[in-house]
Amino acid sequence: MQQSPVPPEPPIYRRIADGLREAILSGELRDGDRLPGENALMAEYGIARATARQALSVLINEGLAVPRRGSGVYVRQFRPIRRHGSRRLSRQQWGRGQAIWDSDTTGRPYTVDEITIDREAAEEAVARVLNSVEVWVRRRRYSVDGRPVQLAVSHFPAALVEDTPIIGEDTGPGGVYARLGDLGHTPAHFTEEVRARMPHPHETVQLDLPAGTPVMVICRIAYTEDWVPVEVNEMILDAAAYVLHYDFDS
Amino acid sequence: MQQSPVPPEPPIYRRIADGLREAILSGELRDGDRLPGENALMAEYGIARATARQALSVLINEGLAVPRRGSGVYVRQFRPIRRHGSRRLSRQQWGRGQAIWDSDTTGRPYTVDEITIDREAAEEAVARVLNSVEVWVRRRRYSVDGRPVQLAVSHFPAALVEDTPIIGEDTGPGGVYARLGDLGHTPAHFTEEVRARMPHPHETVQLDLPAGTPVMVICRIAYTEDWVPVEVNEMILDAAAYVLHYDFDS
DNA sequence: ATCATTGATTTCTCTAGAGAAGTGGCTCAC
DNA sequence: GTGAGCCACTTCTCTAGAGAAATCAATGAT
Repeated sequence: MQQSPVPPEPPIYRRIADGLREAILSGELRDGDRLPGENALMAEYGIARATARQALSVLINEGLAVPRRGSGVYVRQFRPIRRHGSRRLSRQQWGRGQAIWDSDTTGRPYTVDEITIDREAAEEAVARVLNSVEVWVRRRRYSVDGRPVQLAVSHFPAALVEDTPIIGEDTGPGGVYARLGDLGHTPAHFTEEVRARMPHPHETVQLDLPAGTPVMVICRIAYTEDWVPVEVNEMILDAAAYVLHYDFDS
Repeated sequence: MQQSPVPPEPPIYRRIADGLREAILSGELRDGDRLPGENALMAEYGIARATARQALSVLINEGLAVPRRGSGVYVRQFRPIRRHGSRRLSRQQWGRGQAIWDSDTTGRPYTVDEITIDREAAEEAVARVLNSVEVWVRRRRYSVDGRPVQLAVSHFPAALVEDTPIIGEDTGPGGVYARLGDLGHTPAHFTEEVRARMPHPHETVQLDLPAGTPVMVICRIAYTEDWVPVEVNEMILDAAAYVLHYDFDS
């Protein structure tokens, strides 16, 4: 009997967190519901305040709950925006594809809250891709329903866009891509690289993210028909707000 | 002087975390380096153990550091695998008898650790997409360099794959998609939906994820040339291990 | 009716201390 | 040398308590 296969039961704070998570995932507690706070857990389980906090912090760091100071801890809600990578440029056939995750396809309006446009020296990676040391940079923040959901930083080769509407705040109908077309550099090919990670502090601030929310990082490069790179666009998305959608044929 | 714009300085634990984060992101502390532990922080800043732990937990939950019990807290490393969305599934790949994943790992070999194949009643969303109440389900776990990096669950309409190699462990050269081709249901169109979130507990266990690592969830639907859905594949990826790559034309 | 104040409730920050449990290096016996 | 045992060090779990700061509802004065 050397090795009793004792499954060492998890610590209290974890058992409490597991119970609450179960209640959330099963739908017993729903979007926006209040869950038992520090005091309630202390009383119910006879534990110290720090232990109760630890249990709650598990759920908060998992993105399942959001604390509101002075008020309570609430179940987090998730109603994503669907972002189509290739939909807009593809043929009708994609219309037949079905979606797994529900989301508002009804185009909720975007607003641009903040925008800055500057001429800068390109970071190394951007300079390499664009073959240009000097770039114009458009930084902007997008909001939906008054909530910030995306940061975007677009880089253009300086020589290409100098003295064009692309370096103005209002780029006119069709946006930047239409203006690139006016210049004879219509984007025709795109590559997107997608990663996910926890946000950096400035991203947390700018997107007003609660703890436990990852961000998706999309780096898109736009090329002309002749594979001349004309834009590098890095986007930071609130992962709780988005579902990315890509279509392709074999 | 009604409103002194006092920027209330952040709490101690946060200032400490900010300092350490800076050291990590600037490269002063590098992959695998050990960072000052609880005792060191207590001594250096004259704080209580719980406060030192709180500072470290910030970095751990951000995925920047990994604790090793009894040893210390270390800088987390990030060396992603490139996963090619569209090019990967081109017919040349699996049409020639190559497994899909060969093009993924650029040299690094992947292995399938665990696999189960069962006939089940389909979940509601899957049943809706596949138009089939009964499905065969292939669940598997992939590892690279001995580390688990992905869980995948494929669903096939039961009527379609009954008594075929698709419900066997070894699906032969070209994998499942080549076998679907043998049946006259060659996959031709794909849609992928991508989300990111914090992992559920069983995902944390199966992928051996440290705290602070999000997962990417990819739901792929494969259709034949005539838009008959033949597979729903839900993949859970360790976000720290992957970069997704998509190409498309306008 | 409206506005200011108060007070109860809640989360947040931090102190001080203790024992459990895992790691890793060292010494000692063989 | 090699393995066993020991020991210092580390993170992990938890207790008990206190004051700060934000929220929210109710009360009271205007």
